[in-house]
Amino acid sequence: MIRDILQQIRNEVENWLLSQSVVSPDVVLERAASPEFGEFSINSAMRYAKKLGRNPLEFADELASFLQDKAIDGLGRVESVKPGFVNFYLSSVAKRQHVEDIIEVGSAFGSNKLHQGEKWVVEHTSPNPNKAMHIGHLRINLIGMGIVRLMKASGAEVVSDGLYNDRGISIAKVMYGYLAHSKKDSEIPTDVTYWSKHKDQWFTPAEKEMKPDHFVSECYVWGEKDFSSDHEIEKTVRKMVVDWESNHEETWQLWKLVLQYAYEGNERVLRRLGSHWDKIWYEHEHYQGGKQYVEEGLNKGVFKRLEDGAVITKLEDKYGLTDTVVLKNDGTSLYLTQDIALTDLKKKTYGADKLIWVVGPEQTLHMKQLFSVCEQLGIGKVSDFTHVSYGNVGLKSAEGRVAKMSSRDGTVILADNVIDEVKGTIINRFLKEGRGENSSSGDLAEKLALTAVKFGFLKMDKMQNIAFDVEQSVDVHGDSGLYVMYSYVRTQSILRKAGAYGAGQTAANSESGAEAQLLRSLLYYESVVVKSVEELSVHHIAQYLLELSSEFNAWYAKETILDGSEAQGFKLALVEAVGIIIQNGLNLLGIETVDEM
RNA sequence: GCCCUCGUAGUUCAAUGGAUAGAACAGCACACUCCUAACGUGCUAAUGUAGGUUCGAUUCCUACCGAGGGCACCA
Repeated sequence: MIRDILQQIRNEVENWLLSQSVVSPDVVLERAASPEFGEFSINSAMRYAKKLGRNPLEFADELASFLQDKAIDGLGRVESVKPGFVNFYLSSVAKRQHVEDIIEVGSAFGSNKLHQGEKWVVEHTSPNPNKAMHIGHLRINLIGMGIVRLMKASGAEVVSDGLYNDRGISIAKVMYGYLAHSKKDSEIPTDVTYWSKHKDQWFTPAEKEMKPDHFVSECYVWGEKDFSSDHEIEKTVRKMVVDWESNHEETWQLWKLVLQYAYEGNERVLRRLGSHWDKIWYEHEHYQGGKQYVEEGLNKGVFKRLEDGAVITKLEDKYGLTDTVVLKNDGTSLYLTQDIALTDLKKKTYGADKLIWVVGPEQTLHMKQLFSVCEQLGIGKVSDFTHVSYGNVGLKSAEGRVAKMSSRDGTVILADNVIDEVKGTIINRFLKEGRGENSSSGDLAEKLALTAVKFGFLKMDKMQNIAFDVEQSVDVHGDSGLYVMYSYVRTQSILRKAGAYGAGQTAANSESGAEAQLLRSLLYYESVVVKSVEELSVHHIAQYLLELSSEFNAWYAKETILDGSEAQGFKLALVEAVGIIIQNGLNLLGIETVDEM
């Protein structure tokens, strides 16, 4: 296996560096910049020559001949070159063997053991139950699920969890908006008690032919508007929160109803995306639990009570963060207070080694504070906790500026709608090609739309702010998931046509040309996955798949694969290997392959 | 004021401190009797500014400019 050959090279280089009295050498074996520099290269000579007072190129020469003499199986040529790189060329036997390895390992190819035996809890998405999921939530969800899949692919046991902030003023606004604006007759009183006895006098989402989460969003917008424009209504809404806290029966009924709509809607979108939570936390179940941790902190002496009754913690000296309040002066808890309770709950429930939060950049400070406080309380170490942040999703306007989405201006783009639009263009294409509209083409269009949308978000670095362009999102050409999928479909189509084949002995053009390029690209998939795991970002995989597809298509254009020649067997094996890697890569992105399109 | 993230072709995005900064879209020029043209080939075009560290900087450091976010009782 390529992996083993590389590991052997690393070991030998390390030994050699040690023998040259380099202290704890760090051997970086990287992909060579271009085929003229071989397949892999090492920069150790340049890194360490100066410290030893050596000439880098001579140092590299010695390293190269040392390795050449080791005659590592599978390693063809080793050469040292200009500034001091040592370049490696694998033997053609090894490269051909790699194709067969890929086929043999199949769907498991690319997975590794980097986090074998570890237990991770990954919290992500956590949509507000007062709003339908928009493209910002979509991005978090895709990033979060990407991390879940990466960790699983590297051997960890992963719990994917989400949190519903299901109490407080925003939910009360939804409740009020519903009561005041979803009644079938405007004469009906806006009153919880009346509602509880005459529920059928209010519209359901189905009666208004709305998706339930969109319905809830609408109620929220109404509630928010009334709340901020009318003091009486503001009081009523605030009272709803108080009533809810004192377990007022009718208020709870209303609360449950609007949340049920919200959850139904959100979960429909998540199902559509193929996303999944193993565990959902509901704020109302643990929000009061935080106070006991505050007591504990006071007893331990890590928290301090101020004169007005608020409790603070000092984070400046030890953590370099701004000090913060952990309990309000009226004795009620803050978001931070609840998060402490939830973090401990997560650690205890799952015995988690590591916890990840995929949460927006605006919460960076809050997250750091939470981690520090948890350490102060002995819940866990700061190093056990990771906040995965990401860039915002803005909208690109016609003038080329990037604007924030705003529900007030009606510029929020919902996740559902984007997928539907892309699906629409795909269906139009089917119709134009005379493929007709039936259930199987609808199903295919759905899968392809998801491919395009998911890939579009996942191909970028997660920290990059996105300027979302509606027109471009619908464009299914170029650097897109559909390009990759099309390449996959080509591989399957060829294999179908070929039927059973034997790989044969001939490797036709493995030293130069398009076939060599393709063969070379196949060598890097495993290390791309490793890099993705290390950086918790699947975008490297997406970028790699674009490159692999491009090389496959270039080869395909030049070469007739089913030419009946001696080389056909190996070419088919190559096609199969490319198909396997595309499929495995897309699966890590959460994209299901199709066999025809 | 302080802290964090970001700044790459006209546009949208790539590039573990490495070799000639890669794609795609748009534009221009090709290519279709052949395994799916949702494809392929070629051309034009970019590292915000000024310093520093380094054999070597888009990447690290400093200052400035620009965009976004945050800074104790909001979530």
